[in-house]
Amino acid sequence: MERDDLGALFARVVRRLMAAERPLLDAHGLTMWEYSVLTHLAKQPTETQQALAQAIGYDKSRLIPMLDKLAEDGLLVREPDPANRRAHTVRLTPEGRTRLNAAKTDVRAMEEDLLSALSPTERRHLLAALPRLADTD
Amino acid sequence: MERDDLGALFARVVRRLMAAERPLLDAHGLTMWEYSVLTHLAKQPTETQQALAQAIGYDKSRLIPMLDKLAEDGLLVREPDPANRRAHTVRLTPEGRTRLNAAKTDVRAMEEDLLSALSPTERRHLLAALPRLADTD
DNA sequence: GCTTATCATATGCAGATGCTTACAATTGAG
DNA sequence: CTCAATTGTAAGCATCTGCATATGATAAGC
Repeated sequence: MERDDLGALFARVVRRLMAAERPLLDAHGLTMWEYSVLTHLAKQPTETQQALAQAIGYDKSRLIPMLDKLAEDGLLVREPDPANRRAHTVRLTPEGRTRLNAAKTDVRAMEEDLLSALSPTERRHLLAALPRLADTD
Repeated sequence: MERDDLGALFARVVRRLMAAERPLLDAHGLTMWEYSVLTHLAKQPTETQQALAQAIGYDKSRLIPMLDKLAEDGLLVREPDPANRRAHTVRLTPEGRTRLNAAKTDVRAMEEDLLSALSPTERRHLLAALPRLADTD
């Protein structure tokens, strides 16, 4: 066995990232999933709730109470979609954006620290390769 | 936000890897965790159960019934440690090694397929970088 | 207009997970 | 010798996860 399985390697990296990230997000009063929702909304401003669940890979029925909580905290708003009265669009509030950016600053600093183990070339190649490995082509 | 968070990127890769790997392991009658145990035993032949749990990042109390099942299937044996009568050493049987190798062949083929999205240079850098990102230095 | 599909929402369930406590056998330290 | 720590094992618990089903409102196809 000349090297570890990719699955094992990637899983260890994810574990390490999550362990480092959790306390940072805690300090901003966010869970991983909440952070994931806010991040996605920052990229994709108006989005139906179902599409949001799909995009972040979260169960749509469990997303509801999470959005309830985030709305209650004033980080996002749900608005009736004028074009489709069944659907609600979800949008970040300015406070949501602020909170997200504050958390993201900390997360990015942690990531930089982790990436410092790599040479500039390796780092560049890693960041180029990851999105292609992540997406089903 | 110039790029996605590392956590999000790595998590997506892991999901994709797991989705591709699960049916392969299913075909060999193994779960991910069982595969992980067998893989570790192939590298580290004789190991105390606690050390094994620690090494693969699995809960030690939940490891017991899993080892029971793998032993029942004839893939490994638990033997009293002559040096410490509290401890049991765990060892792959020839059948365990055969089953692991069969599964690993399939897993490696799947990984090759996934890595084919990368250039040879990217691939080389990725494989060099991953272990360094995975281990707490 | 009637029927079917879609969306947000609520609820339940079976299994996984991380964590904790307990206990008997055994070891090691003082 | 005595006491604390370690090992394997069992059991419990709160939470998370994926999955399924139901329902009311609305939209879209025929």
